[in-house]
Amino acid sequence: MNTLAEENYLKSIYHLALNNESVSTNQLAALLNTKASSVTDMLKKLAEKELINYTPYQGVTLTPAGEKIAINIIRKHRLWEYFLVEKLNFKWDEVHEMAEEMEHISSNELIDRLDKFMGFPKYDPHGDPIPDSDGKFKAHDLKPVSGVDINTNGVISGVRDHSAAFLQYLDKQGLTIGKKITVTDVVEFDRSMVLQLGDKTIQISREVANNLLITL
Amino acid sequence: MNTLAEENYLKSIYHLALNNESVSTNQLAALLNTKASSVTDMLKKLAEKELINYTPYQGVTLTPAGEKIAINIIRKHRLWEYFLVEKLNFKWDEVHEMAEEMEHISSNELIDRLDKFMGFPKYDPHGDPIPDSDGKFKAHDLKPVSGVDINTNGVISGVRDHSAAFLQYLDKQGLTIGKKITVTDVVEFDRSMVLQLGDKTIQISREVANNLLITL
DNA sequence: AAATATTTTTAGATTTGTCTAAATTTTTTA
DNA sequence: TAAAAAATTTAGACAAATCTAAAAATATTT
Repeated sequence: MNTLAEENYLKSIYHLALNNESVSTNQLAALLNTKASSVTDMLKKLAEKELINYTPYQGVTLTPAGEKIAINIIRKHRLWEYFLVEKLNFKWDEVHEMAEEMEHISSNELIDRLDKFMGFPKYDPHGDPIPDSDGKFKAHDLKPVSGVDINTNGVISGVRDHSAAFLQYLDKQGLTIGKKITVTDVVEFDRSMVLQLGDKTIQISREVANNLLITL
Repeated sequence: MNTLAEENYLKSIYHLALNNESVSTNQLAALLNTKASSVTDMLKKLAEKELINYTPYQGVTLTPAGEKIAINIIRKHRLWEYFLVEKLNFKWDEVHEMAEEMEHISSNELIDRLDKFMGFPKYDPHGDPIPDSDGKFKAHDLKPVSGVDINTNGVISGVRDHSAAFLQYLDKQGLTIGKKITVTDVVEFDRSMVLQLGDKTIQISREVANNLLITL
């Protein structure tokens, strides 16, 4: 089908296109830990295969065919992450690297059966939505904690930063997916935020609040 | 660690060394679907890494380091096959290709947890022994059906041919792992063999009998 | 809007794993 | 045991994916 490198480029373009509209060569180079010149070469190849729309100097977007492949890889990644956490008892900060390898196992029959085996989960361990076998999915309506008013209640439902360091910090504070919180105060000096979590009061930096997502 | 190609060479050398003593360039080329000249190139590389003992024109053997890697790959392959059959309900003739990809997932922690999740199985769906995390395993004491006398009882415990065609044939005849059989007769004309399987009488060719393995 | 800075592409080289064709070594056969 | 056959290695080439350095295009600044 497609090579491992091609799959990783498509996936990266998909992720970057969620923020921006069109994706630049340098953005891809940064995310893929490679050089801009290498990216240009690969973009030509993917354009040749009609998986991306590429005009030199103008950035890229995915074609429908390219997006379909990207979403399928993300489906595999998130289902394997769910498997690793729910069945093999890994923690949410331990599974990303493994899933990066597992997402390239080619069989769709395998991934569909894995999906069924786990009861068709809708969200992965980080709260990200898992596309179904047709590529359809619905994200939670998420807001960063930093974006809500005092006295707002919410349920922790996702993270913006997926780094192990951030996830471990959240774990230590008890700020895990599904927990109910209330924003009780904002410190004027540095805009850090005070949360009520059950009977515990927790103070988090603005930086953390920006990266912690809740549903209302 | 090692590349995918390197891992496949080590695994192939291990499998071929079970029959012969030392493994030839052409044997490897045939098993790996490549050319003898490509094999020579790779053997130089593996010898450089001290994973094989290689003397030009004299064939190869694995060093202890190379054997350790080979057995670990086989452990992964067989555990994933077990998972696919026991948890995802694939049939024993459907899992080989998928496991060929999955055996290269690098994390040993993952495979150890998978092993535990499944209750530390000792044999894969084809009856082949699964090495433990130290690389230790014990094969069944297997005999081909063609190698036993009339009126011998045995339990089907393995296959020599792992092809989908052969496994599907066995399935259709009800000749699956764990079934008890008795050899009741040998046809003089073509040395095909007559088996009793529960209340069914089955006749199998000498070829099939050579590839069907039982414990006594 | 000209000068400067940034981004992106091109040109040419490198590594990995493969190939074909030719040369060499080993094995078999007569 | 010399000739023929088979197996193996060497030499040189190629595709994929990457790199560095230089050139070209775009964006920013004054």
